[in-house]
Amino acid sequence: MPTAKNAQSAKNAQSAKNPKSAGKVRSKKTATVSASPERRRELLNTAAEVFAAQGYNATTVRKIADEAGMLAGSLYYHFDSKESMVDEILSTFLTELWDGYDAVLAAGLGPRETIEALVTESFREIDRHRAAVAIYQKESKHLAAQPRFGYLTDSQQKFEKAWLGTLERGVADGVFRADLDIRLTYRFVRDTVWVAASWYRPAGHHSPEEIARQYLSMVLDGIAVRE
Amino acid sequence: MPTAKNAQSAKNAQSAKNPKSAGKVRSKKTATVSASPERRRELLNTAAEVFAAQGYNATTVRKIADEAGMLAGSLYYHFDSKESMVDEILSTFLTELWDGYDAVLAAGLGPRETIEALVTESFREIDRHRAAVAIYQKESKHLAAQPRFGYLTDSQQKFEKAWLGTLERGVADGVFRADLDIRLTYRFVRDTVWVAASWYRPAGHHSPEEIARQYLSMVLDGIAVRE
DNA sequence: CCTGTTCCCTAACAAGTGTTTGGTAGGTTA
DNA sequence: TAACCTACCAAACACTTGTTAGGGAACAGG
Repeated sequence: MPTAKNAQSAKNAQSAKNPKSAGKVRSKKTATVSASPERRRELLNTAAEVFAAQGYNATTVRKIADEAGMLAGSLYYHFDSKESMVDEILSTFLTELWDGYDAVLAAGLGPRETIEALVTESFREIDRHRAAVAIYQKESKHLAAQPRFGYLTDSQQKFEKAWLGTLERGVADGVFRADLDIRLTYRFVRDTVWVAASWYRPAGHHSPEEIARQYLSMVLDGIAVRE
Repeated sequence: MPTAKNAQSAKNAQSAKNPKSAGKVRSKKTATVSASPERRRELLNTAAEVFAAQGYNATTVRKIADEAGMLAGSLYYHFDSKESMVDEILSTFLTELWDGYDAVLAAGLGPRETIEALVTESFREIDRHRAAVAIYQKESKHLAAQPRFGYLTDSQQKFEKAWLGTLERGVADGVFRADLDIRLTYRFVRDTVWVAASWYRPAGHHSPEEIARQYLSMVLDGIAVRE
């Protein structure tokens, strides 16, 4: 009897699954909803670390439990499946990401300033959600195939619309080069930013803002010396 | 260092393998080496496609066999493990990659021309080994932990030496900017090139050379309009 | 004391995993 | 014809996987 249908309906319309609304409401069956959202977040963090390090499919639920100092079955007191763990990790990350992005996009900046703000915000998110970003990078393609993770595809389209639109606006305004394939430029900028999550370590001697500054300098002005 | 021959002989030499096969004396008549290398390459191609699409761990040996129109056990006439399949895929790719890279590095070009040639060569390799590159991107980090895939680490170090060295030479020669963190620049260039394998499709309307040209234009001169 | 809740453990299950063993149809060679 | 080789199938084996059921220790409030 495969259960785990409940988590799906809750986040269908990207309704943020904030830990504050955990305890109550019609609890009906479900269960697996911890009373302490703190422990839940703690476990999700270790799960995210293992997922990011080993890959989702290569990560066994026993490994996560081991890392958390408990046994495999005990995890199911807090979560109702391995899938729901990665689901919550990714949806939490995307919710926060779009909080930041929407604020930038609503600020009414020019194209170049918007790109700069988006890149900076992206590196801040990488700093805060390194593991989640790494998981997103590696697994979103497979996961998006399942209807449960449809919000990944939605997010990706919204993402493309925001970035590509800003780039097009910049070309129209004459601040970005018009001799480049705009789609290629979009993928170029997008990838250069997000793959950084694969090597970024928060303990490094570069702050997210400093990395963003240098990346923007390279993307906007190039690495060659001007004559 | 990593050659296809290496991968093969290595598996006979250190045939320690997993402690799974308990009890039995491992007479191991070897075999599993097909007489027709054509069929072998054919199967490796379909395996690479599935690995690239689903991820290595998520790919079952039954799925590969299914895609090849045969049963799971039949694959073991050609290969002696799932691991050896991905091994051969990656080592073959890296061998060809370094054939190209070494030729470029031996040409005695200037820093800028070397970078241009390396980027162009990289996109040609992505064109030829799209699946292998995608697998390398996703799985090399986990696989490199196993001693069998030590050549992945070797290759990565050689890679860094070649690219970073060229960039440093360019800074010394005054053709690349000196105000950037050189390691950051290296990761920037490296990542921008190789993540392209995640979206590149050989049927696309851009040739590898054309993509390389535009990428180089962006990396070297930036996407902003000069005033 | 009893009762209930929280959080974990023990122990198992069924499905799926990579892999092995033995067999066999069809072609080639002697 | 008989022996042989290639390339596959059929069926299992040993093990791992995510998941579940039941129980129990610790602690709370009454």
